[in-house]
Amino acid sequence: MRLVVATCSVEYAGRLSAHLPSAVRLIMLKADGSVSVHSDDRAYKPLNWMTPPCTMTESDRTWTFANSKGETLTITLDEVHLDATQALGSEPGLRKDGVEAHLQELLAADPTTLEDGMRLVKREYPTDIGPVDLLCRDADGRAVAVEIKRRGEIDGVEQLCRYLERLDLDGRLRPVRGIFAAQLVKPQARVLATARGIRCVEVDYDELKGLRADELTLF
Amino acid sequence: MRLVVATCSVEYAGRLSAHLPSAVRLIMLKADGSVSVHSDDRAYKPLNWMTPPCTMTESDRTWTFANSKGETLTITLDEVHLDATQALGSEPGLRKDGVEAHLQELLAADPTTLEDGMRLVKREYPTDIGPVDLLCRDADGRAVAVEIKRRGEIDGVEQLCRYLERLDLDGRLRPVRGIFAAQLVKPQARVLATARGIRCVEVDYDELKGLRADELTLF
DNA sequence: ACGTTGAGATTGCCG
DNA sequence: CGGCAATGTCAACGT
Repeated sequence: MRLVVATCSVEYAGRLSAHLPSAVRLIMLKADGSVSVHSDDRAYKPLNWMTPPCTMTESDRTWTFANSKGETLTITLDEVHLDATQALGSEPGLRKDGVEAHLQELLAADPTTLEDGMRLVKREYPTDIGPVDLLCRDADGRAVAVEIKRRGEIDGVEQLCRYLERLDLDGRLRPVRGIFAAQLVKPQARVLATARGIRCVEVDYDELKGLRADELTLF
Repeated sequence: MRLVVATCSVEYAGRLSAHLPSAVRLIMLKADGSVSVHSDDRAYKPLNWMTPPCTMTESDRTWTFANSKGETLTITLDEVHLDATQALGSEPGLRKDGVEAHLQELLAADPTTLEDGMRLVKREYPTDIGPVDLLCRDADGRAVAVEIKRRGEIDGVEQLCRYLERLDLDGRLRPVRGIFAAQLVKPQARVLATARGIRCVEVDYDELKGLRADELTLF
């Protein structure tokens, strides 16, 4: 990565045209071939940029970046205040533990959020077509399979149905009903679920986090 | 702006949780109070960031950024390779000549989109109160002034009226009529324009681009 | 390759 | 202040 702080003006001509009058800015040249121009505001957003692949041509005090679509970014350097090149090496990768996993954790910790009297039997309860998010017993002791999604769409309902079909083969569980839990249940998914006798529960993630936090503070 | 290149690991806990194992990265601290962590790829996008307002607490080798929503970004510095602070001063501002300029270009290239038989006389035709976007001649050879906006609102109609007033003073052009072209003409603007004998034309930007592309492929 | 969809989206506008 | 739409949206995923 090369970091250049310079007094510069910038032109972008592409899907739109943009002009930046001369001022001191950071020019970030990454190993991936991209360039971005940052001011001291706008948080993480650059004023202008060019994504790879683009070719850089350097002539006198002007850097021009062009891509195959004919878009160009032209930086005219008036004065360079810093020019540092640093080898960063490869990025080991960003691990995102998304909302779905966290939702499962929270609902497993307190299944009564789904329904009064609900008790957890097991998280990731295995079937021969994959694990069910939660297996519970309701207030009457009947088995309930819970599928958890961040966004509840048709696919998720189908998935839950397949699990229910498998679980129903187990005499110790039968009859098993289903609950489809999501932060947001799409109308189409709700229709399908209801038609198949599956209850939909919309869970408020922030509220759930709040509840857990409250409970934790009690102890 | 402060630029730190360091071997570091990063944790983000907020709307989602994310973890970055130790590696060499750029940490950009802006004067606006924001922080962003960049790898040598992903073009202009940071791996993690925190937008202002957020408070930074520094303890030993750990920087923690927190905002009022309880989101936190934690950076643990293992080794610092570069630490440069640069005063950038204020950003004079980005000028975007977006869709409006492009619309003008496209309509100038083919004024028949506005009206059958229309021919371009000049783009940015000067008057003593500013340039008219397009000056044309219609099928009957009469002068037509065109004002182009992305969103057609009352101001734009007023602007066009002022131009018409000036142009009508020119014996070689008189009488000049007006066309108000926009991607979207607001009802109030349409009422005013119609009342003043100005025709409104809504132009489909994508269609226009498509047409031009089609025409270009013919040659 | 192309279309669809989500994003820690952000940003500006309108009601 | 809250909802809606545009963004040089970008990026991931499925067909």
